[in-house]
Amino acid sequence: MTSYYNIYPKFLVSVDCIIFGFSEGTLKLLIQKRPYNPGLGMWSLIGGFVEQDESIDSSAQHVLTKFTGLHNIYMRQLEAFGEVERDPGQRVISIVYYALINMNNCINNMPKEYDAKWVDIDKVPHLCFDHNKMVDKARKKISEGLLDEPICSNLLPRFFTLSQLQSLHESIMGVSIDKRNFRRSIAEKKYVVKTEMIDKGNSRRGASLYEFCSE
Amino acid sequence: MTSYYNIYPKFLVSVDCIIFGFSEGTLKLLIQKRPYNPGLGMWSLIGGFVEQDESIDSSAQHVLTKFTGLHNIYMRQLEAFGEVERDPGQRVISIVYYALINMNNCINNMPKEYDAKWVDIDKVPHLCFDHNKMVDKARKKISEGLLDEPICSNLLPRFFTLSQLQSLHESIMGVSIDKRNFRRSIAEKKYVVKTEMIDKGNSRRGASLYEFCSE
DNA sequence: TCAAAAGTGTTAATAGTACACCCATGA
DNA sequence: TCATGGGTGTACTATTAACACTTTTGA
Repeated sequence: MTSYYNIYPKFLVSVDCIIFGFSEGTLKLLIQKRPYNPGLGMWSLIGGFVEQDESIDSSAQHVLTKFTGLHNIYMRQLEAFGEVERDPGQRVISIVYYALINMNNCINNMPKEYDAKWVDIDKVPHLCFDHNKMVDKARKKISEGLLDEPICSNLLPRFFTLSQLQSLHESIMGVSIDKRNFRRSIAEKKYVVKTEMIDKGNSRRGASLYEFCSE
Repeated sequence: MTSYYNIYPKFLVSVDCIIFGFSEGTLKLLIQKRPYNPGLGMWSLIGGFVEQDESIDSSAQHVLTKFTGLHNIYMRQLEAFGEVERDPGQRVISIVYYALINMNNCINNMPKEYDAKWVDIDKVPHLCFDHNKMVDKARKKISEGLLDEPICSNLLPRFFTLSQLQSLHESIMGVSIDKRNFRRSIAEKKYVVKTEMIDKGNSRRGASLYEFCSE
């Protein structure tokens, strides 16, 4: 009874993943040298093709795991890109996901193995096809929900200072934020809680460490 | 050089379209009796399969045109749905679009030809597969941007009263709105402008007609 | 004259923005 | 003792929310 469907064409479906990380005060993006033609050797998002036995969501997870060693990271779908000529080699419909991860938890031989690297978000090189457009849309999207949800909980170490959190917000949004206003707005969020610990690594005086509360 | 891709599987890709309309003070959804197995005869969103020579966006346009006769309607992508078993017949990846249209401009023999009909948004029957979930997500999405953009310009006739516009907003958001606050917020929007015309159809006193300004 | 929808302002609460100084400490 | 990053409060502005009566007119 499924024969009715069979008059329709089938397509390659890829997932492209926009992986954000954070270190040294700036937002980073994980990119790779493209291993296929067309565009062999160009910079691109990390990605892969969807397989028969995996959902598109889990396909995105597999891509992330392959490149970073991380499992069970919360990924969100950005959008499907389906222009006929978007991939000059062959028709490929791409479903784009994004995630924000803690770079320090990644396996560290990753970059060599897959020719991948982290780049500053404001220094992303020209990427193949429509990948730069994807990155722009994803960055815009994460800025929008930044204060409503604990989006950036994965970008920071388990315990972090408010200064770290602020520079992360600034980096994602691309603007600078008043310290007092920022701290007040964070104080209202239930998902960020102060711990008893003090971090002395970054200042003589020491800064209180916070964590994202789990719920 | 495209041979590398060919080790990967290909998929049927459908577009499902969530078409909102508005009449008699309530938001409506266009649904059809499913013409295929599995699920033959069940209610479903209007949809179709993507063809080789069309982008996913234009595929959605074609679906809309087929069912309504309308051309060049602004459609937005909601999300791609790609669970392995979402269609029990065969693996189909569905890309979901939504649009808001003026029901009165539709060709009116449409319902018979394709077994389609309009239903009140609060009385949507059980739809096949994951289609109800799609509708819920779309309704949530349109409520969010309602005051920022002239989203509902297509749902109303060219000239409309503020009462009509208000009940449309109420119907989309599923809440009731204070008349004075609503009218003030609309007065601030540049994209809604008052005309000299008065509509005497709905009240003895008559109500000013407004229109969406084009820009 | 009355029923029915159109139209109209004010006040209170809340959220957001701008802005500058003292604190604690180790070197 | 001083350089460095950590930490704090207040006044102003803009936005949102709550709330009830008068107007017009055809039947």
